[in-house]
Amino acid sequence: MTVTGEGGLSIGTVERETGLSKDVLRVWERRYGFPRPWRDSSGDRLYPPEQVEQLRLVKRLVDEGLRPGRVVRLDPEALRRLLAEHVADSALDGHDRLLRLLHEGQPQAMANYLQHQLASQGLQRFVMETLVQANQAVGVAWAHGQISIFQEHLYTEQVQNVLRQAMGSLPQHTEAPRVVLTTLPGELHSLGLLMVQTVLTLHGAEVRSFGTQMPMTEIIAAVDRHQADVVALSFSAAYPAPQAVEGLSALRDLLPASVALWAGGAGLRALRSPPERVRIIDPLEQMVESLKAWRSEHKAVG
Amino acid sequence: MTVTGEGGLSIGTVERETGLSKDVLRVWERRYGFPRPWRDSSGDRLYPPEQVEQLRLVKRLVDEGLRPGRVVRLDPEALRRLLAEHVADSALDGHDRLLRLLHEGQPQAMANYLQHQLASQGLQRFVMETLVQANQAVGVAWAHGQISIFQEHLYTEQVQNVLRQAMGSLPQHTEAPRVVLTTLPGELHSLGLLMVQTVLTLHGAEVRSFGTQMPMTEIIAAVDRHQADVVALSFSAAYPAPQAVEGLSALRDLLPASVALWAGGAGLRALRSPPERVRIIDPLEQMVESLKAWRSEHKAVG
DNA sequence: AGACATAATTTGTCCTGGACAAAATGTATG
DNA sequence: CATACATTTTGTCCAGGACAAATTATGTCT
Repeated sequence: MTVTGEGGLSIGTVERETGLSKDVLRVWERRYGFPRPWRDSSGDRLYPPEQVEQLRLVKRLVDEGLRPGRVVRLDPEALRRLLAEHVADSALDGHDRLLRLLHEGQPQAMANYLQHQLASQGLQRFVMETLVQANQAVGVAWAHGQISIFQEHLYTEQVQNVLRQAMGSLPQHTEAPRVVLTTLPGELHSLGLLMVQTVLTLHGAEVRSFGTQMPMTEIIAAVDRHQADVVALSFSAAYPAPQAVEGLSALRDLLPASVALWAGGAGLRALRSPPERVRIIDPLEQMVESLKAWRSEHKAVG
Repeated sequence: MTVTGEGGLSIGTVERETGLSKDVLRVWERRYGFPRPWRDSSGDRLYPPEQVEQLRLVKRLVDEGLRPGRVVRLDPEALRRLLAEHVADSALDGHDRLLRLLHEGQPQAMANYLQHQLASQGLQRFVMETLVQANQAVGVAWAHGQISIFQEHLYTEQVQNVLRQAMGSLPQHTEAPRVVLTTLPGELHSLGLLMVQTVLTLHGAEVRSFGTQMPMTEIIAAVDRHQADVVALSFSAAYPAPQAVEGLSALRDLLPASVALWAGGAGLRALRSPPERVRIIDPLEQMVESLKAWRSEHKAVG
């Protein structure tokens, strides 16, 4: 079975560690000559940790939009140089404090900082402006290689704590519409979800959040059981756009016509042709408009 | 690329939806004759939704310990019957209330119920007893087919809210040891993590939680950066035991000898031979003992 | 009979090398 | 300068074989 022995990682482990599928790992090796894993006694690939690290760099660049053929063969140094160049430098100003705390690894101080921002700005502005910008700043810093994955994880945890705590002390409206909120399988970024939940709850909608990674049939079942009016899905930048389109149109076909389908997040930004009868909500502000629109459309009926 | 068209799902989509790898899907088809997907115009498999649903049932049974060869060919009815029989009925008593609320789909009522339990029992007992039992009850109900995935998701969300909120109002000790808390890639169950975090924080340890799915090299980096004394990993029942062993020993090799490695969770229960120099913490209560043991071992030095 | 070593079976993962369609890029034409 | 068409790039999928770890069955010895 899967073995990760003697200083090398099996292809399955590398798939989990890097997020690159086995097929991609093999086809890159075949086409570009990298990665170039060792083989164990029975011919199975064994990836040395350095190559796994390098694969992570390549993945960053590919996620940034560069083409694999151009970057796979490069050495780590060149990769890092590219990474530093090829990323928008904007918008990490004003978050020096946050990034410094992140870099120093002070979760408690970060939580305090976030709490302070929240208190001084109010929940709405905190989510719509501060967090949106902070997320971007963290993303950019990560693309620059200034912070690593574990620091991003730490950031996510702190924000999650702050948001969930803030939502706990929100008045419990139960106005229409009732929104089922989740992500499709493969999408495990939960921050966007929480931010949407906060905004919707602030505006009196009845949100039922199911966390990340709901199989489509389960979404259908949940909509039915909860008598939902709207399904809202979140897609992070890491989610492949074609997969998102595919998922959305499949879901649209399965959902009752009376149920609205909203989709948002950075993963849909570079979308050429959004599926029919799916509302794309790109800046978070549009969420409020969509809510208003839905309500005025359903006023006569309700 | 991946296509999920005309009422059938591509093999990649089914992999994401069911958690069964492409290899497993193909080899089951070859060996047992099920699933039996259609083919699209270019020969690619197209799985009808019913078969995907049936695959989910099979997966439940396999996760329960039954052998694939015995259950893959069975029809849905037989599968459900098996599911009802072959699962320990214990321990869903005392949580009728919770399960009923879950079944009725009343997240707010669930949150209230949990909050009430928490208030009347205190955080420690709430986590160690109520939540442990409730988790089990939910798991069993799920295995029985009494609740579906989306309801389990809903439960997780509510518990998460309650716990994160409760932890926010905890005194902020900074005693040793400093514990890095996370899961390996592939393990995305976050409840166990939160419960451990709560217990450790309650006992004055300095927890740095990184959420789920940290690549191993990132764990190493985090330990180094945070000057951690202990790495604690959580494994849910869904995590393949061999993979856990593999991950633990690989990590043990990469970690400095001075850093302790603790592992717990249902995923390690059926473990034949735990790796060397890894502390297995099975009932959550042992966490407290481990903490005490660590402290007395390091008293002289500190 | 029961413990234990050994053989047979089951099962998940990995292999190669080919194929194809969607996306991205380049090129010609209005 | 935009739009239609050709070309390249790239991710995913296929077949069918192989193997080792895990599990179960079988035989042997005490």
